[in-house]
Amino acid sequence: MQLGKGVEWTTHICTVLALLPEDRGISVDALAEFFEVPSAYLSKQMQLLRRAGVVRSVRGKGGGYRLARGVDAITLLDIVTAIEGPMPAFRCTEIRQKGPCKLKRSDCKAPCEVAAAFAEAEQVYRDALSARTLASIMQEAAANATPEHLTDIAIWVQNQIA
Amino acid sequence: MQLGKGVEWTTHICTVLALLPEDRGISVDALAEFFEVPSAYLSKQMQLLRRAGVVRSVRGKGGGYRLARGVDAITLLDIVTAIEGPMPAFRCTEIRQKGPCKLKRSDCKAPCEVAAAFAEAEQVYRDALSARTLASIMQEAAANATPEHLTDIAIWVQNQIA
DNA sequence: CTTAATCGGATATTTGATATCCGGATAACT
DNA sequence: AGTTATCCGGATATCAAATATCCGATTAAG
Repeated sequence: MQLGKGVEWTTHICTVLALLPEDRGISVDALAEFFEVPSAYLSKQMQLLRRAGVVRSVRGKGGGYRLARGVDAITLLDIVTAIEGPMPAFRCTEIRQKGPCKLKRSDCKAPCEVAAAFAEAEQVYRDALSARTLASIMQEAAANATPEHLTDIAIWVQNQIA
Repeated sequence: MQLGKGVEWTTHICTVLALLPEDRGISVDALAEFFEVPSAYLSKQMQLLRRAGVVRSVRGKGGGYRLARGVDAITLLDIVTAIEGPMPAFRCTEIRQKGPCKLKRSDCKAPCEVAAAFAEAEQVYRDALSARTLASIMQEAAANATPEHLTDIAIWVQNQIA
């Protein structure tokens, strides 16, 4: 029951991309350096984000990644689904249709009660994730951070697009 | 982001153990046969349930597993925690302390806002799981099942303790 | 034409989940 | 006392997924 590292990486990265001016991008190498994560692997994660429509990419010299929409319109669920895929955590293998007391397929019109219970809990989890936008997280972070740290990051971002 | 098969197996098994008379147990081999799952591996999962206090075991001939308490006092969270462990799904590696704009340890008294947001969502998930007892699931299952199926299972359980 | 950058496929490495086996302990039954 | 059934724990094997790297193709800027 674990989320991949890509979820942590890309969430933090999105908070950095949010500081970019419109129509500017940052390269994967720069982002990887910013958090000291492996560049080639991060590239894969960013591609997943792109396919999910969370970020956009521009190829060629001067290209890079930027957010596809505003921080108010990007939720943690968007990122988790992009990286981890849409699969539910609980995998129902229909074991009620196995063994000496197995149910017939025809008696399984209703979903397995065990699977349904887990699915409901996961839906609550997803709802909680989709209630947290990038904007809300950045607001919290800005409130907790020192002014020096915020300017450090702003300067770094400016240097990337220079 | 996946739960192990043991979660599905043991949840279903608990609903079977709930049908046992007091002070009677069912062997791992019998339970494995009931759901057509590998006996040796299931044994490991049952040991996890036992260490978590969800079930009790009796060794030796005539021994086996039974629930440690009533179905009202066993939740899905008890089972998931027993099998999957207490670790959170989101793993914070403190990448805010990495790279050219890293934070000093002394500036990290407050938890990382990203990690905190995921932790909150997971808490909501756990709350949902702990709100579902074995009793409630068995009640739903009984309401949906045919009378024949319920008696099939009851007969099988009786045969095990005969 | 060179340089910088993403894209996608192929592949390697590492980790964790899944699964098996066996010797030891324990309890019931004969 | 001995046999059988059963859980317990450690060691180990197998398999799938996460993690990580590399490279050729593509694209765009200078």
